[in-house]
Formats: sequence, C-alpha cells, structure tokens
Amino acid sequence: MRLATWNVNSVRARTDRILDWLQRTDTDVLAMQETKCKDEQFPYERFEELGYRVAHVGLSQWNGVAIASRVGLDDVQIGFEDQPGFSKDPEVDPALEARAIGATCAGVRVWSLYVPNGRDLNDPHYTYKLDWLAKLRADAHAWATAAPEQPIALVGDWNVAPTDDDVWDPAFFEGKTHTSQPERDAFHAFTEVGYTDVVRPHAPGPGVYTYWDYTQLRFPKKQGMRIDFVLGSPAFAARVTGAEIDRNERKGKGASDHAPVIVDLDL
DNA sequence: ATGTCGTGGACGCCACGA
Repeated sequence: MRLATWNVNSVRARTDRILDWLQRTDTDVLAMQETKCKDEQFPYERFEELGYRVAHVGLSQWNGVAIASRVGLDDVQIGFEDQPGFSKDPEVDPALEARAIGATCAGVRVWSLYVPNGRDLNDPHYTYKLDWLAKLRADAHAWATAAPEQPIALVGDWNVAPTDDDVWDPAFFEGKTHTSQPERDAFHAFTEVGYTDVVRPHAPGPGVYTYWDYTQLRFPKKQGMRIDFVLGSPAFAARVTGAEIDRNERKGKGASDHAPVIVDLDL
C-alpha cells in the first residue's frame, strides 16, 4: 500500500494537480491538510470518479483536513478525544478547529493532522500549539497501548523542524516558531511513546525539506524546512518498505508550498 | 518590505493567515 501526506494549501485551487499526482504516483491513501474549504465546498465527486472515497472536515476558509482512500475508509473520527480548541478572546469559549481527522484504511489507522502554526513565541497561538501537541501525544499513546497490533500513522504538517538539519539556516529561526526547544520537545515526546519518523531513514539529510516559503525565492535557493512527517506506531513502522519526499511536485506554477511525503507499506 | 500565495468580503482592493 502507498500512503502519502500533503499540505495542499487549498484543495479547490489544486484539484487537477492533486488528482494528476494521485494517479501518476499510484497512491492508495492521501492525507491532506489545509484544504481551506467547508465540507460542502470539497470537490468530493472529482475524487470519487477516480475511485477514492473522502473524509473531510472543514469549518471555514482556514485549516481543513481530509483523507482520500481507495482501499477503504472506516471509523471516521473528527478530531481526537482531548483536542483543545482555540479562542483569542478569553471571554469566548475555545472552539475546535478543523485540524485532525482519523480513518481506518486497509487496516491502518490514519490520522491527517494540521498542527497549529504557533505564529510567534509570545502569541497565544504558540501556547495552543504546545498544548495541542501534548494532548495529541497523550491520546496517541492511549491508542497504541490499547491495540499494539494496530498499525497507526500520525501524518501531516507538524509545523515543527525537529533538528537544526531540518532548516536551511538555524540562525534565521532564532526567536521564531518551529525550531524552539519546547516545540522540539513536544515533537520528540511522540518517540518516547513509540512513534517514529519512518521517512527519515529513506530520506537522510541535511538539506532535505518538505516545505519552501513562496516568498524570497526559497525553493530555487533550496531554503526549506522539514516539517511534514509520517510518525508510525511500532506495528506501522515494521511494515514500511520505503519512503520519499516528492520535491518535484513543489516545482512550477500552481504548486503548493509543501511537497508530498510518500510511504510504501507491505500489508 | 511577506518581495508570494489563497481565501472571503463587498470587491475591482483590503484583511487575514501562512
């Protein structure tokens, strides 16, 4: 089975490109992030014409996550059990955002995740990001403990660069989000409960990235960040036969600012 | 100087988020 994750940065602006890519790469399951649309705006029919079923959650033009699968799509879950919400106004109750959707595809539990960006080290969004990751880790630990034989994949845009090798210039990110120690600690905490980055052994760095900012000619200058990950439970990791980052998909007009990340499994 | 994108609102540009 071929599983991929891709922050598509609007599913409507890139439907043709996404579908072309799915067919060309023979991908069975695609987790998407930043679909940037409400459920009723999602181009379900276009995916269904090609044999994919889609589970999506989108509440506004922000965020939005989906899983498209041609190998089954069962037990769809919107959000994880303890997923925190966000509110910039302390008087207003925090609201859940469209940042997590889970489904079982050919026996694999797949979670498509869009971790909060954090925005700035002293922004409420940064605290929200750390809390979001901590709650996800607690729930993901519980899932793996309850069913160790169940392959689980936590995939998506984590908005964290775990090591200095994962950014083009560590000094550039000092005082910014994505490379701060609390964020890196929150990311590494997943490995402490058994989830591992299954792509890195097949795509060693440094200088291997999944995201390049649209501005400043970051892509041609090879100034990117590695922030999109597939973290697999032990049962998932044991089935991985290969992985790659499709850097070519970042090229050309109409590309997302993220590249797809692909994992091949022996199921 | 976010210099690029994509979204929605009430436009024909602005605000917002990344």
